[in-house]
Amino acid sequence: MQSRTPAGRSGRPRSAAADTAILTATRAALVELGWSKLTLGDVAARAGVAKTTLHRRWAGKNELVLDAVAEPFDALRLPDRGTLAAGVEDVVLQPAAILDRPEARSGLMAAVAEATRDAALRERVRTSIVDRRKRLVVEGRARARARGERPVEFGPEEAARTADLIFDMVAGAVVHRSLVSAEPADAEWARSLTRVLLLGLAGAAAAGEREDRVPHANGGAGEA
Amino acid sequence: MQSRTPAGRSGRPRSAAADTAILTATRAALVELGWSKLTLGDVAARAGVAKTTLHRRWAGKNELVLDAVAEPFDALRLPDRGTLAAGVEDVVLQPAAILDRPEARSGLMAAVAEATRDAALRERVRTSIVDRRKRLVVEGRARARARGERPVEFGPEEAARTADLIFDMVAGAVVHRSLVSAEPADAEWARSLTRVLLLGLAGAAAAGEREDRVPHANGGAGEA
Amino acid sequence: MQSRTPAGRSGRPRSAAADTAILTATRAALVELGWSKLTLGDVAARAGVAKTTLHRRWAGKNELVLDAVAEPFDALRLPDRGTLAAGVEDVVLQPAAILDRPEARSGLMAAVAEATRDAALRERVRTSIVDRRKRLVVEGRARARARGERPVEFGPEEAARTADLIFDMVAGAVVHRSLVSAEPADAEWARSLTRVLLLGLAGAAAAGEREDRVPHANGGAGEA
Amino acid sequence: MQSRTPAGRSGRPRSAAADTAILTATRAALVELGWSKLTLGDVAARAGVAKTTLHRRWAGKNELVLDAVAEPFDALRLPDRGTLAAGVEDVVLQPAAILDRPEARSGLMAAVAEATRDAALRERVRTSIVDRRKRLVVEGRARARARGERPVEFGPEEAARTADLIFDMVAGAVVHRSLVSAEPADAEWARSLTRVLLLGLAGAAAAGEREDRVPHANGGAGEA
DNA sequence: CCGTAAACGAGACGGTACGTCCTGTCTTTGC
DNA sequence: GCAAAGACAGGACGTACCGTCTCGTTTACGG
Repeated sequence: MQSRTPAGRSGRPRSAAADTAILTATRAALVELGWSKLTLGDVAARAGVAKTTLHRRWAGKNELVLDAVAEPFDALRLPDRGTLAAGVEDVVLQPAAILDRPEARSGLMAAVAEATRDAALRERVRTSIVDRRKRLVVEGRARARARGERPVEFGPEEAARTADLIFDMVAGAVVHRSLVSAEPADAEWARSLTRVLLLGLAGAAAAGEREDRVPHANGGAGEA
Repeated sequence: MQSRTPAGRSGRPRSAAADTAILTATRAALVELGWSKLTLGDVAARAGVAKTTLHRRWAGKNELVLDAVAEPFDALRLPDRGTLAAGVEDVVLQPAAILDRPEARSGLMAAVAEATRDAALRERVRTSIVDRRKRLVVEGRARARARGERPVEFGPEEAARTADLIFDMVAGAVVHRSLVSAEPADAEWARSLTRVLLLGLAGAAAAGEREDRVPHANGGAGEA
Repeated sequence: MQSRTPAGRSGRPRSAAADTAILTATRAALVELGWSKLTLGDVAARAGVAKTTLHRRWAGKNELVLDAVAEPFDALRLPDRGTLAAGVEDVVLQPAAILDRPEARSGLMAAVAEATRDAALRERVRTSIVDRRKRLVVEGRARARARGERPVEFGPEEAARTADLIFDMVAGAVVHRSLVSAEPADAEWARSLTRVLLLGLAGAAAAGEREDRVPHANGGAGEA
Repeated sequence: MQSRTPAGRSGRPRSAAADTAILTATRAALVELGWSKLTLGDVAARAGVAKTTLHRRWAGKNELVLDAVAEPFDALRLPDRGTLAAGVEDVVLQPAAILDRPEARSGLMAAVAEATRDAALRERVRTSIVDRRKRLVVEGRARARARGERPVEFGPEEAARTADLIFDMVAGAVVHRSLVSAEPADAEWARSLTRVLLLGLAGAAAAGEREDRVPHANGGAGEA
C-alpha cells in the first residue's frame, strides 16, 4: 500500500506488526476524536510506536487516515442474489454499512474535503475507494447479463457516461442520506432508491430508442 | 446569523462591517489555502480585524467557515422556466455552480465531515444549506401544480419520504459528481440526471398504483 | 494625589467614593493575586467601576498600585518613647509592620523594581514613601536634642551623608530581613539592629574626633 | 542549575548551547526592556531558539530571569586584602557592582517582589544569591581568624543570629542605597558603612561582656 | 558469526497556530 | 458631560502538534 522497501534490502526490515497496529490505532483515534482532533503523536502513542516510524511510512495525516478507512473497502464482495435489483440494493447497502462506522464517517468525508485541494490524495481516493465500488457495479451488470437479464444498455460511449451517472447517484445518495440528512440508509430506503433508479434508467432507454438518442430531457418526463 | 446581540443594548455595538469583512476574508482564505490550512489568525489579518473579534462572534473555525460558504445559498432563487423538468435541472445546476467555487469545494465537505461529530454543527448545516435547497424543490413542485402539470404525488406521509429520497439523490449526486468523480456537473449531465429521476418517479408512481402502494422493489424493475 | 479636576467645572463631577473603592479594591487584589497577576480590569470590576474611570485617573498599573500601597505610610507617626534608642526602634518597627501586610510585600517591591526603569515612578516612590520615613528620623533626632540627648552630630554636610547612610542601613535591613531572609522583623531584632547602629555611630563619631574627620575605616575597627 | 535531565538518558540530549544563548539573551532583554516588558517570546527570538525550548527548561519568566541575573553571583570571589575591614568592604562592593548592571537592577528586585508570593521562587533566590553572598562573609571571618584578627565573637547560637543581622544590614543597605536612594554605592560609602558596622559590633560585644550577654538594647546605646 | 545498515524508541528542536487574557482606546446608552 | 457597558486592535501568554533531528539500541542480512 505504502510500504515497498525502496530498493536496497540490507538493514533491519520494517515491522509488519507496526503497520497493523498503526492503522488500528488510527481507526480507534478517529472514532474517539474525529479527523480534526486526531494527531499523529496520539496515534503513535496508541500504536506503541515512535512518531518517526509513522512519518517514515506515510507522508502525512491525510494519507494515513485514508489508508486506515479504505481498508474495509478492500473486503467488499457482491453476493449473487439473483436479480439485478437485489444486486443494486447490495451496492447501496454495503457502502452504507461502512459509512455507519464512526471512523469512516469523519475520516472519509475529511479525506474527500482534503482531496479537493490535493491531486495525489484525490487519485488515492479514486484507486482505493471509488474504483473498488465501481467494480461492484460492473460485476453486477455482468452477472445480470449472464443470467439473461437485459440491463439498460446504450452505445459503448454512452454506456460509460451512464455508468458514471448511476454511480454518482447511488454513491452520492448514500453519502448524503447518511451524513447530511443523518437518516439511516437501511434496506427499505435502499429498495426505494433502487426502484426509482432502475425505472428511470429503463424509461430513459425506452425514450432514447423512440427519439433516436440525445433526447430532450422534457421528452420522457413531461407527463410525469 | 450568529450575531444577535445577546440581550443588553448598552455598550459599543458590534461593527456590521466587520462581519462582512470577516466572511469575505474567510472565503478568500479558503480559496487560497483550503480548510485545513486556513487559520483564524490569518483570516483576522486579512479582514483587518483582531483575532478576539472573530472569537467573540463565532465559536470556532467550523462555524465560521460554514457561515462563509453558506452565504451564497441564501441568494438561491428558482426562475420559472416553464416545465417541471427545467425546474429540476435548475435545482441541480444552481448548487452545482456553487460547488464549482473553490471555497465551497473544500469548505463544505470539511464542514460536513466535522458535522459527523458535532450535532450543533450538523443542525447548522441543515438550516443554512439543506433547508434552503429543499425550499427550492417545494417551490418548484408548487409551481408545477399551479401550471397544471401533475408532479408525482403520493399520500402525504409517503410524499415526505419521497421528497427526502429525491433530495438525497439530487444533492448527493451533485456533490459526488463534483467532488469525488471530479467531473463537471454541467447542463448535459443535469439533463441526464433529471430525465432518469423524473422517469423513475413516474414509473414508481405508476407501479405503486398498480400494486396498491408499498411495492416490492423488484416489481417494476425486474425486467429493466 | 492624582485627581485634581482639571479646570473646567461643567458636567458631572468625579465621584470621590470611586477613588476610595478603587484603592481598596487594588489592595484586595494585591493580597489575592500579587502584583504580576493583578489586572486593571479586575480591579475595576472589584471596585464596581468602569475600566475607563481607572484610566482617567491613573496613568497605569504602576502608579495605581503605588498609590494604593503608599497610603498607609501617610499615617506614620512617631510616638515619643523617651529615648533615642526607643525612637530608632520605632523607626524600624513601623515600616516593618507595613511590610508585614501582604499587599505591601509584593506591591512595594514591584514598584521599586519598576522604578529602576522609570524616573517618574522613582520620584513618586521617593515623595510618597521614602520622604515620609525620613521625616520620622529627622523628628526623632530633633526630639532627642530637645530632651538633652546628644545624638551623634557631624558637620552639616557630613550630617546629611550620615543621615542617608543610617536610613539606607535601617530601611534596607528591614526590607531584606522581611522579604529576602523571610524572618520576622520583630522587637528583639529591632533592638539588636538599633544597638549595633547606635554604638557604631557613636564609635565613628569618637574616632572621627580623634582623627580629625575623614578617618580610615580601619582606624577604629581594626581591633574589633 | 535547572537542567539535570530527569532520569532517563534516551532521546536527543538537550543542547548546552541553548542554555547559554537563552540566559545571555535574557540579560540583554532585561537591559533593554526591564522585567515587566520582557517577553519570553522575545527572549526566545533573541536566542534563536523556539519558545517551547524555553518552557521546557524553565517554569516561567520568574525562574528564567532569576537564573539569568543570579549567574554573576556564582563568580563572586573574595580576594584576601589583609584586614577584616577591607574584607567587609569587598563584601559590600562586589554585590554593589553587580547591582550597577542594569539587568540586575530590575531583574533582581522583580524576582524578590515575585518571591513574596511564591515559596519555590523564594527558595531559589536563597540558594542562588543569598547563600552565595553569605559564603563570602563566612570566608572573610575565617581568614580574619587565621590572620590572628579576633572578629567579634559570640556564643554559637548568638553568633548565627548576629551573622544574619550583619547580612541583612549589609545586603539591605546596598540594595536600598543603589535602588531606592538611587545613589552610587561607591568605595567611600562602603568605607563609612563598614566603619559603623564594625564599630557597632565591637561595641555590642564589649557591652555584652559587661552585661553577661542578653543586654538590653538601651544599655550601651543610651548615651550615644 | 560478525559487521553493516536500516529501522526503531525516545525525546529535544524550530516552528506555527491555538484560544485566552489583558491593555488602552473607542463608541454607544443612560443618568 | 461623566459614567457604565462593552466592542475593538493589538499583542503576549502558555499549550499543543508538526515534521525534523539526533541520540542510543535492536534486528536482520550478507560477506
